[in-house]
Amino acid sequence: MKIRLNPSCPFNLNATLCCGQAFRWNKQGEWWYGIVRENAFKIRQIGNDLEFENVEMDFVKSYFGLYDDFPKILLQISEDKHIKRAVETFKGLRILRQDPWECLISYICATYKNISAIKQMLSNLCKKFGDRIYFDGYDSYTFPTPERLAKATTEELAKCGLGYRAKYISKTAKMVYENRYEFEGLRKIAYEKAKEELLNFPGVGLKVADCVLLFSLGKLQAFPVDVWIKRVILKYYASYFPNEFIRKISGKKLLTSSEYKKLNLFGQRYFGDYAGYAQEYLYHYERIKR
DNA sequence: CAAGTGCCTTTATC
DNA sequence: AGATAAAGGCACT
Repeated sequence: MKIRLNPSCPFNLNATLCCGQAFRWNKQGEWWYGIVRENAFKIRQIGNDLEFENVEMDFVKSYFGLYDDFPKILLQISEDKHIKRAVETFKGLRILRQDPWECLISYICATYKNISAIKQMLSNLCKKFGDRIYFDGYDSYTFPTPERLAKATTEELAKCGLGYRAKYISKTAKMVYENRYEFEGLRKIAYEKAKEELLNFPGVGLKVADCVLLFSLGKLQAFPVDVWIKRVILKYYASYFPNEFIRKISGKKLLTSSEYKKLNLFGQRYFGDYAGYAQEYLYHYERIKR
């Protein structure tokens, strides 16, 4: 199947899958292979044509953020030359709508890790606890269900390279499994409320909650602040904060929760309702240009 | 090549 | 409130 993209509403598949928001996509030749819930499929972009196999058109549009009003989003976030430069470089990068369960576990794993290590951990986890699916000449694995992870021992989880995160994954999986937790409910409630609820899961702090809200629940105002975004703010946006505050967070590696909230709120106020989009462009640009 | 640093942080403790 | 330490292990320099 094929979607003919409207040139006035750009989409960039490579940037979308390379920017570090999702960790389980593999490129083979010009096709990207992915698996979402129980479904393995492939997709490629040739100019303005988006081709895919083994997946519904509506799912593709939803998963890749093609229902977002992209021109409006770009207009709203383009506040200055820094963000404009990032947008120009990766124009068409979209915020995905990942599966919330997979996204939650992925970002608990992602704390204090680099992207290649995160990919490795999640690949191990899926190989060990997911189901193998053969599609188009390749084996891929489903993301383990809450039940599978809830029933795994912490030691088994740790063997996947999760380290001290294993106990958080185990506890969170048990909470989700035992309460038959439904993430869909979070879509309907406001950003702040949904964030509060996510913070109840072990291993989920402000940053992880923001990532899950942005990358799986469509809360596009979420503005996750990690070390890269902190660097971006120190470099380009320091003038929007008191000198004393900038000096303080420059001197140390970790942000306290109140410091996180200040940077987070700045992002949301400065970039507006689609701050999450701005975050991902700035994040990707800052990482790539090194 | 060894050793050090950094990694899309959270939690526990004081 | 805010500072500090601890918690895998791997990739990169």
